[in-house]
Order: sequence, then C-alpha cells, then structure tokens
Amino acid sequence: MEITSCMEDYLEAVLILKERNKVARVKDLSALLQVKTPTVNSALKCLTDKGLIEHEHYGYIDLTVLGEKIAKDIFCKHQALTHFLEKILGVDKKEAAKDACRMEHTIGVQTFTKLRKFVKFIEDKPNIIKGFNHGYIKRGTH
Amino acid sequence: MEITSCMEDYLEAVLILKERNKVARVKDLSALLQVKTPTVNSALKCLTDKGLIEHEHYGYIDLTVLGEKIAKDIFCKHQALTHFLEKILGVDKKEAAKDACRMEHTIGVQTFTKLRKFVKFIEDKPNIIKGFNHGYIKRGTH
DNA sequence: TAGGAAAGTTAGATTAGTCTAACTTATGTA
DNA sequence: TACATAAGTTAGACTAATCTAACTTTCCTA
Repeated sequence: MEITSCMEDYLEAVLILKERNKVARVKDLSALLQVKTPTVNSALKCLTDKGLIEHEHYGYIDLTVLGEKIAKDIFCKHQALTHFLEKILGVDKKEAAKDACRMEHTIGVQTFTKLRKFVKFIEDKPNIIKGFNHGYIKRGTH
Repeated sequence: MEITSCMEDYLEAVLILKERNKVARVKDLSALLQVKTPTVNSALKCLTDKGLIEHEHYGYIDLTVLGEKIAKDIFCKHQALTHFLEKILGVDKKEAAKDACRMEHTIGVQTFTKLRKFVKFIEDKPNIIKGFNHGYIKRGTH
C-alpha cells in the first residue's frame, strides 16, 4: 500500500496527540499540523478509506493496528534523525526539528537501520568524534 | 523566492544533462525524470516564468544565472548525502541514490554545512569509524 | 433545560503536478 | 527536395492537498 508523506504526517500526529492527551481530536490535529479543520476532515476520510484510522462522527480519532504501525515507524525515524542532527552533527534544535520532520518521510529502511546503528556506535564511545563537535560530551545527558 | 522540490528536480536535471550532453532537451528531461513530455513542458513554463531557465520554442533549454545557482546547490547536497550514505553508513548504491534524491530537497543550510564538515572529518581519519562500517577502508578509493 | 459557543462537517473553489490525445515543427534520407 | 518520423507543443482532464463559507452537532452553563 502506498501512502503520501502528508498522510504519514496525520498518522504521526494522531499518535503524538494520543500520547499527550490520551485522545486525538480534529481541532488538535488542525493546531499541530497547522492546517484548517476541513483539511483535517478530508485527510481523515482518506485515511479511514485506507483502513488506517477510525473516526466516529463528531467524535474522537484513533489509529487502527496498521495505522499505528506506520505512525510508530515514522516517529522512530523522526527521533533517530533528530538525535543524529542535534547530538552528532550539532545542528541547533530548531533546524534539527524542521529537517527531521521532512527527512522522516524520505529515508528508506536500510538507511534508517544503518543510521540507528551508527548513532549507537558513536554514542557508545563519545571520544570518537572529539575534535569535530566540540562540546558534545559536556552537552549530552549521559 | 519559493520553489517546490519538483521544480528543483527539473533544474538539477537540466544541469546534469548539460554536463553530460552539452545541451538539454525536452525528451532527455522526460527520460531522466520519468515523466511524459507535456509534463516537462508545463514545468519549463513555470521555471521560465520564475526566471530560472531559458527555453527557445522547439529548441534547447538552458539555465539562467539564478537557475544554475539553485541547480548546483541541490546537486551539491545530493553528492554530500550520497557520500555520507554510501561511504560512511554503508548503504548500498541503489538505496543511497534513491534516498539522496529525496533528501536533497529537505535538508537546510545548517544541516548541509555540518554534514559536509562531518564527512570531511571522518574521511580525514578513516580509522575513526573502524569497527562500525567493516570493509570501509578497503572498499574506498583513497 | 434551553440557548449559545465551541467543535466538527459539507460543499465547492484553487493550485501544483501529472496524464492522454491531438496537433505542429524540425530533420534526415530516399 | 518532399515527406515520413521524431521531437515538441497545446488543450483539457484528473488527483491530492489545501482553503473559505456556510451549515450541523455537541455540550456547558445560566
């Protein structure tokens, strides 16, 4: 099944809202994704048709099993990318977040797997990149 | 001026074709970007209106100074990303190329700059990631 | 418990990027 | 050099994602 990066954003947003507020609503999706509520509605219709969410009329929004799988996949990519950009490259929080939000839709399985391994490799011995990203070791939380 | 990643692809393709064949034509853009020729035509109209290319009727396509600047910027990002994915992460050529083609439109200036520095840092002392990407040193061309 | 505000929905327009079908121009060779 | 074929263009339709305006439902509170 093919899904656009837009639709991936909606799935990810539902996941985030559910973790944050226990439930996801149209209004919150609208605020989080910075689109108007009718835009959310048409996205929800699309995702319902694809069997990725459940949405009761005038009610809450939930992920199906498959929808949650996709949402979590995107979210993991987002986190790995943010970590790499911020903690290894030293990109500032704001641009790291912005870039990660877009890159999360563009990296393939293999790239994701290897990136995660690479991050772990570097994290396990911080000295390895001493001299590149000054301040890294101090800034880190471990 | 804002430009979509689609339009960036067309600019980059013109640059590549000019380097490869000295000139760029509709048919070649169509083949390279895997779209039909009328699609190329409407993209060229859009880019001409924005002052990024020059296109003589039934003739060749060329980049303006600004168009070339944008094209080269994207191309550089593409190369840096390909290098990072292939040579540092060890992603295979095919997926590295595919991912780089999409990521080149999503990384910001700061991320690009830092990525390039990071690649150089690693390249200058290959042993630094010995143990992560086995075979890297042998496989490389330096 | 009735009414109004907040939330949600529907209808219909717009834009970007793509397509097919039909047409026009250019080119090379018989 | 005339004409067939290749290349390029135009017109018009479609889809995805967005919007505004107008409508409906829900729910809190006076």
